Amino acid sequence: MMTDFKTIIANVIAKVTNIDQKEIYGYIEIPKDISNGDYAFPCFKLAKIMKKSPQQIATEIKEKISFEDTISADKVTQGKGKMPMYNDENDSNDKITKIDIAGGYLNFYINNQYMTKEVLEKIENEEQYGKAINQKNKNIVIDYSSPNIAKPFHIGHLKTTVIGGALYNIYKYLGYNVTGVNHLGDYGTQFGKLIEGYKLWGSEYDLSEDPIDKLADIYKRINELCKEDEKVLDNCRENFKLLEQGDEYCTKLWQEFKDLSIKEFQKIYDLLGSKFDSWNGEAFYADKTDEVIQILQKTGNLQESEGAMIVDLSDKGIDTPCIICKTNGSTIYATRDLAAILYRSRTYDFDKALYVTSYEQNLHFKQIFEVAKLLGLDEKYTNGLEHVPYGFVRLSTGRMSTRLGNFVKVEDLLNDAINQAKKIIEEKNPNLENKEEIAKKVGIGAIIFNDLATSRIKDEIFDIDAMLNFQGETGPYIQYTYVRTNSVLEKAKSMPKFEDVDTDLLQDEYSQKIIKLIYNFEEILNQVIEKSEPSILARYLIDLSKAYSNFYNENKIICDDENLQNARVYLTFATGKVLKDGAKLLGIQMPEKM
RNA sequence: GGGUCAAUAGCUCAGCUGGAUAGAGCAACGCCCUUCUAAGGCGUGGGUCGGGGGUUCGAAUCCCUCUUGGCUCACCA
Repeated sequence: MMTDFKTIIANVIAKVTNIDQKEIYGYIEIPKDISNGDYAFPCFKLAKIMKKSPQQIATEIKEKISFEDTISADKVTQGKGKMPMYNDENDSNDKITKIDIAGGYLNFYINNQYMTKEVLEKIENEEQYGKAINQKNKNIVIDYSSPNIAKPFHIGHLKTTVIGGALYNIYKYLGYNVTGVNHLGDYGTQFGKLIEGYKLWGSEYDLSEDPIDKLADIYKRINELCKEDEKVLDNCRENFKLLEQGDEYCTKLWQEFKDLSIKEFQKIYDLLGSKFDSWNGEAFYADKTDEVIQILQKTGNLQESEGAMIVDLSDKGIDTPCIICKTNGSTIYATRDLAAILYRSRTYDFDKALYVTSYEQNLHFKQIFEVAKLLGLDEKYTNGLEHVPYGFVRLSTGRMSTRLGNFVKVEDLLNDAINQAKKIIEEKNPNLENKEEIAKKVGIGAIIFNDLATSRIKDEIFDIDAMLNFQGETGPYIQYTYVRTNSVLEKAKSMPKFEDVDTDLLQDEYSQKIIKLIYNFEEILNQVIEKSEPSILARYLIDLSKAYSNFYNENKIICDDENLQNARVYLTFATGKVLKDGAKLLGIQMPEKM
């Protein structure tokens, strides 16, 4: 773990004010403007309690701290060499160099030398930068991607795949035990519909080529027919019931649709680099729903209503009851999701189970998480359930819909992006080797980044031109910055050892900006999992890229001064490493050249 | 109508559990490649943080209300 400067400062202030350390810690903030120091303690809240002006309080705290002589700039270790060991975490000597008072704020300046050494030494010593070691026993299940069988993999499914994948990588990186589940939508009335459509028009289609497109077409047609004729819809529901009962004809068709679909999906997953530990979809839980029904019945939570079996949740503040069995006796997705919770708690003993889906399912998860509490599970499991909703991708013409047939396929989008990357390579770097492979990394990187860069809850209007613009805050920008670091290292020929780095030479504002960002990496990853928000990491990588681009532009790295070159080359190496590791966590591959 | 999420520069967004002059990118315009990859850097213009109340020493951030938009409200998933 990195030295936690915030805690050190909180301890110091707590000691001289006799206020709870945790409370102080909560007040400490990081100033936007670095000229106000590295950390700041606003004294306004204390002003009321102590009945003194904030400035007065700030002055008193500063004097006390100085009086106790816990701060000393003289002890700063200068120059080259290994970092001294500090055993006492509360020891603020050598870690804080200056305290200023500015308008009711107490501004703390930390020892840049100390931080620089710590950050750079860690880069040399750790295979994976910022990796925690204390989460070995925590189990995480992430349910993501989960596309519907026999439907095209369109850009609406991209977000869950990419967000879930990023969370998967980050949890794993931090040492958690992670299981990625692709909870395939391979069950339900939609298959009754598809089977009905196939019965009617199957002979018109040749499924040996582009099967998904054809199934999608059948699905679209049967939906239109269902709208016109209620009886057709009844037939569809009946087909699903037959499927559920193991009817041979229906099962055979279903299996065929499923096999064809997975083959198609796998193409996309290969491009995106998505991996799953389990492909147990809804159908897997079809024979496990009885237990759910029995438990709910036994505990008196199941009741009949309008011919269906439901769990009433009105006393939990949810007006809509959760349907467990339909009027015709067949189960519903909620029943299977509940069976999945039972199964996953037993199989994976999860501490957290995440569900990455669009926010249209908010109510559904609210319901089943509530019903899950009635299944007699340990609180550990019911508390660990977490829905991770994300916003819609809509076309400029409106919402995408498989039923209506207006959607953009992920495969087409990825190919567009790869072609765009190829075009730019031909323009900028026509002699590049492995153009194909690099275009793939850049094009796909751009698309992945686009889906991860903004808060996941916000809707997005699909804009192909914006996605294919590889300038500014984009995936290719991060890749380009990495390629630059690589290029510098190549030119430098030799990589200095940490011992040979004079950190005095990295005290300029551009170098320090980078050092501080790298110092924050660990914290950023923790924020990502705390909020299930990969965009925090995406933004961070942009910030780091910007900081390096500034540094690169302002400084000549390869130069006559050997010590200076060593220091700057080492910082370049450190930046590249964090950029590459960070991008990999988002699912973005780094080209070495582009 | 109930629930819920959102609204910040022309466009797309960031802004941590309230804090010091509201920040980026795109687009526009002007600079910077005989020097480590210009997919880059620097600069200029652009804002009543949807409206109105309230809490607070302090509000884009918290509370109330209104407006607009999304999603959702029992046998689809």
